Amino acid sequence: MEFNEAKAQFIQTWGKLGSEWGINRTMAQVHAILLISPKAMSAEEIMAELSISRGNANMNIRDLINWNLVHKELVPGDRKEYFTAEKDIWEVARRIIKERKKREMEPVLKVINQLKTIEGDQQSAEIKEFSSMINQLDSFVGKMDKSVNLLLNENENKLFSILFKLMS
Amino acid sequence: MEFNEAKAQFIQTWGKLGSEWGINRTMAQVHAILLISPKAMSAEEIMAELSISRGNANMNIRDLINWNLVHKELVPGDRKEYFTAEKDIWEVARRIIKERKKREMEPVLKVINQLKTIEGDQQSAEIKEFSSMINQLDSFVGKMDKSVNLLLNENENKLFSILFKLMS
DNA sequence: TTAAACTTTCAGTAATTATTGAAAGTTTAT
DNA sequence: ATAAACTTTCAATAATTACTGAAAGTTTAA
Repeated sequence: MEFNEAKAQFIQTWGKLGSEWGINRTMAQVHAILLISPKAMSAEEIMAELSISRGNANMNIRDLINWNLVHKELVPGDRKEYFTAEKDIWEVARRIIKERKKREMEPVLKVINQLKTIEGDQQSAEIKEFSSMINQLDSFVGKMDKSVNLLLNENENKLFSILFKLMS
Repeated sequence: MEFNEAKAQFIQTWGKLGSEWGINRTMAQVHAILLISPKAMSAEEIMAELSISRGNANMNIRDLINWNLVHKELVPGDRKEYFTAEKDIWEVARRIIKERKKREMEPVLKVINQLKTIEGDQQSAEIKEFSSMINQLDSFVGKMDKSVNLLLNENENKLFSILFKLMS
């Protein structure tokens, strides 16, 4: 396969995967471009590469920076801003997991905790079923939370060596 | 908190979480209702509970069945179809992971494999960076794939006992 | 068969989400 | 201070995604 075709397919695939996981397709595509770029890129270059407007480029780059996946790079003697992506894919995964945990898991944990005590006839079938599900979720999400913390604190090899033990 | 308020908040939260992860909000809400219902529900009951149309209810219930999270239940002497959700939350998680792996991880693996060999000057900075990223991804996704297979084949306790070892 | 009871489909519409582009804002060099 | 070079914002618009409801399809009982 020719390089330009491969590049286009990579950007396409990364964008599709992002949108399937609730991430703006363009943001994922900007990320893809930066992941495979050997040098820092300016907003202009990103706009040209994806045929998107300045505003769109600016917002998605800002979002990527907020996700801690991309950072600004200053070139001495040049007023433009340049952008580079974290290239270590394990580190990329950790940062995405960390961010989603903070944005989505923690609010859910909070709600579940509020729902653990409800008023009313504790013998009614509805309340019994509801409480049972909330308790299951509380336990499950708590365990997940701990597991994710481990993932975030350990390195790749340690984790996979443990998972390898699980196989045997 | 009163039961009806708690129930509304649970449905709301589950729906929001779903939409943040690329799942139709209504589908997640239908799932939430069934998760906490002590009995199988008819399409009518679901429609009423969420104030949605018959068509919408039908499509989202069908999707939940395709995700293997909900199944039909027949009541003798009644022509209506009733629906129940899998109630074991660990099993729910396994089915969601299994489905997303099939729908999203496997296609990505296929593309990555195609992109491993590209034509052109292998010494150019662009091609070197691209190949390096593809190789990293290939290795990473391969490991994830194996790990997920383990998760799907082991039970909850085994998994968490292993993760617990990781903590020490 | 027939028709009542139910489920599914899908064209039209509504709601949501993403994008544009020009104006406003900021920074830097002189 | 000024203006050139750049970045950010956001109202208007476009694109995408979800929903409705009525018509078509299916199943069952008599």
